[in-house]
Amino acid sequence: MVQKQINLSKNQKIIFDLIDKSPEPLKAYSILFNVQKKGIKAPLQVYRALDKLVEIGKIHKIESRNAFIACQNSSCQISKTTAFSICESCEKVTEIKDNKLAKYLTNFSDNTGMNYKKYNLEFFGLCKKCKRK
Amino acid sequence: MVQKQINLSKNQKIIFDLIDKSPEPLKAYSILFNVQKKGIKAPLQVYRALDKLVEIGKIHKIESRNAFIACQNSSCQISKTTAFSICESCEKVTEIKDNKLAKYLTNFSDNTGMNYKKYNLEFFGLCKKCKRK
DNA sequence: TTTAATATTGTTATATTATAACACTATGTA
DNA sequence: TACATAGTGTTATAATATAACAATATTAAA
Repeated sequence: MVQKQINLSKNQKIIFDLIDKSPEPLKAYSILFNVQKKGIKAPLQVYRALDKLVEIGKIHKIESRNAFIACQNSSCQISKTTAFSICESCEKVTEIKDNKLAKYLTNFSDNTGMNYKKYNLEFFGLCKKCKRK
Repeated sequence: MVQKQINLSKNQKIIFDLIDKSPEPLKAYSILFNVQKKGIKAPLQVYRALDKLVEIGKIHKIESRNAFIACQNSSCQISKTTAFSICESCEKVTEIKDNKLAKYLTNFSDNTGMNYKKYNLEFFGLCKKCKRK
């Protein structure tokens, strides 16, 4: 499979690196705070980079949390089908990579016979650690 | 199955009725605008009613749109498992009621063996009308 | 390699979405 | 009644996100 090589711009790289290193999803203004020393001063600079990174599949937005996480699947591919596990106690978020699930959802057709190339699934529960408590 | 009868409060009823009559998801501030003539003047009054209505399952939040839609499934039950079809062109949103899908997702267990009683799934595509154009 | 198109940046201002904190009132239940 | 719980009204403010404009950098085509 041929993959288009994507060169990140300066701001995109700074912001991607930060998100990629983070063990937890990051919010836009927390990103802004963290990159100010690198010269990124305004929210729009952050949001523009985030938009692009989402578009090319390097990061995903966790919609229920308004936060961003690096793609755990195959970081260079555009991914329009996403699934996450979210712990409602510690807020840990993990991307779910499950071919069967992906296949099921990609092949799903609703009662109008329509199917979908794009979806976002967010599972909620307690992670192992939090369950023990 | 015994269902707890839930009496909506004044504000909750006003806001639920508005959402229930709407053919499309409504945003909080659009709701606020629409109920000001009924005496609801502040965002917080709207958000509190929305929170409660979501909690008791009368409405759902479409996370990717920050908008609210009346439950189409069984309007009195608490529903923690939701699936929607969203048209990326006209923004029409439909709740998906599909027992097989619900069963599949409720029974889904990830690679850590964890499963989930709660999820939100948003499918994206073009509705029939928009596909024709 | 110049040109033209496209993408990215920087900046200020502002729009949109959501919650904190406090005082008070209504409702349901023991 | 009286007590707990839920809901209301209000002001202020926090958090999330985009509009609009001018300038610069990068890419791809002529």
